[in-house]
Amino acid sequence: MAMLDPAPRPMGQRERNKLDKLRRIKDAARELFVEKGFDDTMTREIAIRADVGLGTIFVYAANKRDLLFLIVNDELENIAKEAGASVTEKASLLENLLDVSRRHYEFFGRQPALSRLVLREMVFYDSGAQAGRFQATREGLIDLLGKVVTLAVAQKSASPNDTPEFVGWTIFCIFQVELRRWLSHDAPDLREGMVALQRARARGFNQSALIAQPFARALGLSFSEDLLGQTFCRR
Amino acid sequence: MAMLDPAPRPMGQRERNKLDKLRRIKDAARELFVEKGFDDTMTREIAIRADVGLGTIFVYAANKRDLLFLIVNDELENIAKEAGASVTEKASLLENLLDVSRRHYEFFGRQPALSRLVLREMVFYDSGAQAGRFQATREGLIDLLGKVVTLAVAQKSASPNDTPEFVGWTIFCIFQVELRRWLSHDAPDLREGMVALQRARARGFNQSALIAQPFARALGLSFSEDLLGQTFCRR
DNA sequence: TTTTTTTATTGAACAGGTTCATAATTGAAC
DNA sequence: GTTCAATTATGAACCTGTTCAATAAAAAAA
Repeated sequence: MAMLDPAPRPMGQRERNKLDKLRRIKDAARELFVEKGFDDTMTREIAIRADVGLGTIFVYAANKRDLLFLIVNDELENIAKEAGASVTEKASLLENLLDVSRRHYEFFGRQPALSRLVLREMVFYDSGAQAGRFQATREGLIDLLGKVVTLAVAQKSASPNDTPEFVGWTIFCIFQVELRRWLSHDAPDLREGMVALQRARARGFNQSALIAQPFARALGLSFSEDLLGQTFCRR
Repeated sequence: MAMLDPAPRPMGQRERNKLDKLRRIKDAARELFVEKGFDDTMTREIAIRADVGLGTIFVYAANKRDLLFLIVNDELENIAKEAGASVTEKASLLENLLDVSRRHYEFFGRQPALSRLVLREMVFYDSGAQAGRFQATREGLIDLLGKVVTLAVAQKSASPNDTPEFVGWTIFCIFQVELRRWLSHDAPDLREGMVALQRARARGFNQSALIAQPFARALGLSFSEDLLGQTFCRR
């Protein structure tokens, strides 16, 4: 009789209620985690603010940690999507890497305490629905970094000595180590983080002239090349 | 009147009791953590086996996690000392690195579940007495790896493109990433771990001929050298 | 509509780490 | 020895994440 909405078909009362509850729980948890921190937020508070029973939370999240990742995954997947879309063959390797890194640094820097928790809990985090999503996003980021290298190779601005996949993985490792160092500050400064990250990359790529040179130039480092040793010296 | 023991001076009844209680608590905790795992061990059980009151445990350790590190630090410091003593200028770079790594792999591989916990909890673990000890041991290991590189440079078997300290740090990073990958298996195999670690190192050092060649030979990899790109191919 | 079945929600009860007021022990002063 | 202050030990009580048997709500069947 009446016209149907775009996708009203498989949306019974049940499903609508569930979706709404999930949204309320996630919103309440996010707000409280940010307001008071993870440890100082009680699951009971979350239940009250979300206007659900205490037990309901544990229908949607296996435990409190999973609840954290339920929220973080949403945001990380979003960042990954945006980062993926922003990578372009028109930009240089350096610009693409900076862009992808900056988006993540901005996210993690926004809530340092929560971020530290996420980075700790992700270690050996491989069971549960949220764990799967998280690891998938993580692998997506490694792939993206590999793609960035592939683009650079295509535009002849880089000529790495290993596969783009492995170089992407290496870049990710440096990213991770540097991110942790950066977040160990009380109030991480974005500019300091970006400079240190690029410097670490440059040093890591020290031996690969064609990758290192653009970094060196961008960072104002002097670059001397000889057959077996190439060294950066700060100006 | 009577002869004094070697060092009985500052050892009153108090101190003796405390030391004994601490030993009993550590022994009980170690045994139970190994027997039943960290999560399945109740602090109440530890108290009973150590024959102390429940509250006494929390006089000696700030919390259950700290109790774990109280034990782990003892063992890690021991391993670090032994590893430090075993490093010798008579051995090759490869032998020294293998020796240091193997001691740690053996330790972490003995109790994979506990080790995973330790590796997770150590992330951003920087407050508390046990945290300080742990970080100090960790830095000692990085220094030791730097020293190994320095030795190799002295015997002209390596000629890295950066300071020995930085190369040592890089070796440590690879060690850490590989250790985590290895421990994500249910039953980590020592041989597999060692081979993968050396392979990762070799690949990481791909561009540095004088370091990579000994690795390549030892691993039965073919090594082709040209001006800008050097690639390992598995046999 | 009424009944039945399936699914979702709930909070009282549980569990186990941690606190803290109290008690026991030791060393010092007399 | 007795007294007193300082240190150390203790476990009952507390706190908070998590479970689960009971209940309510929605869908399906009658």
